Amino acid sequence: MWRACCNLDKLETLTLTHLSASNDGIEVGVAGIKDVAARAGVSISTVSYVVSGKRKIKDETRERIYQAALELGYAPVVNAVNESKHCTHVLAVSSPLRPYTDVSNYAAFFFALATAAKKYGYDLLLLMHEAGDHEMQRVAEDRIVDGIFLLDVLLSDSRTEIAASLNIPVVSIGCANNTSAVYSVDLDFAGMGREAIEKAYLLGHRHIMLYCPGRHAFIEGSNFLVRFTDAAMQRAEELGVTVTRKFAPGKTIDDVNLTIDEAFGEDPQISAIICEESVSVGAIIASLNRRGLRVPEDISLMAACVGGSSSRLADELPMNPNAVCERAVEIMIAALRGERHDVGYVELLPAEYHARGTMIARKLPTRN
Amino acid sequence: MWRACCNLDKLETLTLTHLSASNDGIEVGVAGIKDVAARAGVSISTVSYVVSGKRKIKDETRERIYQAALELGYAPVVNAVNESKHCTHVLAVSSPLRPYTDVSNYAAFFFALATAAKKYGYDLLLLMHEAGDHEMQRVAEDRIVDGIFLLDVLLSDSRTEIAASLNIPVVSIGCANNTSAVYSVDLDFAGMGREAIEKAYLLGHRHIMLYCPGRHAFIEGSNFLVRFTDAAMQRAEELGVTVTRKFAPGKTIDDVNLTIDEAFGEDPQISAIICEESVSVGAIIASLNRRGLRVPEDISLMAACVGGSSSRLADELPMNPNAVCERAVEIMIAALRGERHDVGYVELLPAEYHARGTMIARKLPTRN
DNA sequence: CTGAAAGCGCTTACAG
DNA sequence: CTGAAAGCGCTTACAG
Repeated sequence: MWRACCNLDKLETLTLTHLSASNDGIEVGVAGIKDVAARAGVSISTVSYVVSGKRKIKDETRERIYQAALELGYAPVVNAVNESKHCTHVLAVSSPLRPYTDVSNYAAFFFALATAAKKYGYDLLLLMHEAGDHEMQRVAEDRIVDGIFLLDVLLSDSRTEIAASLNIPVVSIGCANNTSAVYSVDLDFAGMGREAIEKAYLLGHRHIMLYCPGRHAFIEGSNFLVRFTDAAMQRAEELGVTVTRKFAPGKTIDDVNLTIDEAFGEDPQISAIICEESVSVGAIIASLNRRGLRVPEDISLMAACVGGSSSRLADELPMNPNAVCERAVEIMIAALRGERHDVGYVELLPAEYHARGTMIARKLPTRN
Repeated sequence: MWRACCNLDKLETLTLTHLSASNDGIEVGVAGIKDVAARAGVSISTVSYVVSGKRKIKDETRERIYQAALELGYAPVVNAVNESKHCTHVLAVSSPLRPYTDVSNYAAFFFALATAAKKYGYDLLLLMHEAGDHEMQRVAEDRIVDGIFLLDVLLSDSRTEIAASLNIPVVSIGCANNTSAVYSVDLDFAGMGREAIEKAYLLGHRHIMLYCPGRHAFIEGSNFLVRFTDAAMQRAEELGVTVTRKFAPGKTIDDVNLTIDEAFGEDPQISAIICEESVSVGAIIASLNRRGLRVPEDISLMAACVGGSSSRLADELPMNPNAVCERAVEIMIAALRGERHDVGYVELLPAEYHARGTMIARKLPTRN
């Protein structure tokens, strides 16, 4: 099948007007240096020098010869053109495997990227590195891919440093502290954190639990959780809201019960829970039921930073991989086409709130 | 960087013993047809015919000429050898996007495949096709990949038919009805279905609910759910166990409540639930609690066919993507190396039961 | 089954 | 800045 990267359609349809007249009959369809020379009105030696570049030929003559060569489909010139335009039509996705990585979250990004890239005729190469940046350098040096996307970007991420030394564009899905050598696209997680708190505040909630997944994600600086949480905490302080932040030790029903119990032990007045995760939402509801608390009548519940697999059990501030990935691909394509050279550009997309009826106005205390 | 697929190390280190004696001095390092002819002790025309293949040359002579050509590093022959051995070191993963596809389940397979493939120096190319088999043909014809893995294989899957016409090996992760043109690796889902029922039976359960995800998965014939369910139903019948099978209309808490209510409406004696899914397990526990039923004291619970993201809330019969993908990669590599030619081979891996204390002996009725 | 030799495409010092 | 012509690598009917 004809690949779009080699746009020599013009040559394909042209007919050969000058044919080489070898003495063993009429040769059809293969243009030689003789044909090019005749069409350009020069000697074969001049054509030879143009093709090899071993002697400087006057601009005008050279152009005429190239013109004739391309029109006749003279192989050496056509091949040279193809070589220079050669692209793999493959884009890499750098997906680190960290100890705490929830791979199920990656899937939505893979599919969103793949779907968007396909519109432009690009395939996706999966690049996993437990270790580091060696893989990025390898695929760039070996010209296996035309560009690289970064997933699960840390605040301090060595991949954004490495990008500077690569000869292909890198688009970071997520914001590192150093954005100078990459294009960055991300959701506005800080805005999301503020929005979550404000939403609860406007519904009358003044005691909120922040349910966070395992602590390691924060320690290693997985960028979006840190941004969301920091902004949420700060906004809560500004509004005078009491926040109880808890890191769940795990995802079993016991882990969830323990975490919920601890939070209510510290602040019995909690009336809303913001969970920075999706899978534990069902268990949180079960855990609250066990304490005799219903959602949303007694406790309002919201899931933020929800990745690919939405539980659909609560109001959500989802990651929206589709929007982010579409923009990432658009930026990548523009960079590959040479339409933009503003490396260091950062784009933050606004979050969308998905209501499912689990965030309601705080019930006023009936007694006491 | 030097890629392992081109093993011409031998040629690199050889020195040129015969050099072309052109009259403009001594040419070093470039072997011509003349040199090969001299070394092989034949005329240049014979060498020419061997290289072009336009005339049949006696086996012995031909071998001698090839030998000489390789020793001298004669470009046309060396290049031909390279071409024939050329491999991309990339393997495709065909991941269909069906309406009911839970992409989060794919992730574990992607990572397991990528990790296993990397051990052999292979990268993974993501291939999504809403439509069909065009993508497989494209990457095979364009020689973008060396082999293809199939994910989410249906009982009647056109991709297993297409495989017959491709010039690269195809390893199916999941069993289609037609396995003749591919290598197949899968968990033994039928065995898993029987095991699930037997486990419950041996614990005294005689009324079991089978909680199935959306009906469309079954209608379209997603292979593992059908195999699991059919085998489970049959084993239940053999053992005289009453099974209430329910298809959940969705994954919200309301969907789960509705499904559970329907099942208990049909058979109030249900004492164990086997859920063919992971994400709804938390909601099922919550739903049972709402009915005043506790897990496992009142109702035993097991999750089977659990994909990448285990909820860890119940006993599980997981998919074990790692084991399946490792075998798939091993088979692929062996096929690529020409070490096996038994296309049509099917390998079923036994399931492993993960106990978490939610399957216990049936409580004897206290009254009535 | 193979070689001697004519011929072609292309390169390149030489000439202007 | 370019051409005529010698020469090289390779191919291929022709001959045996």
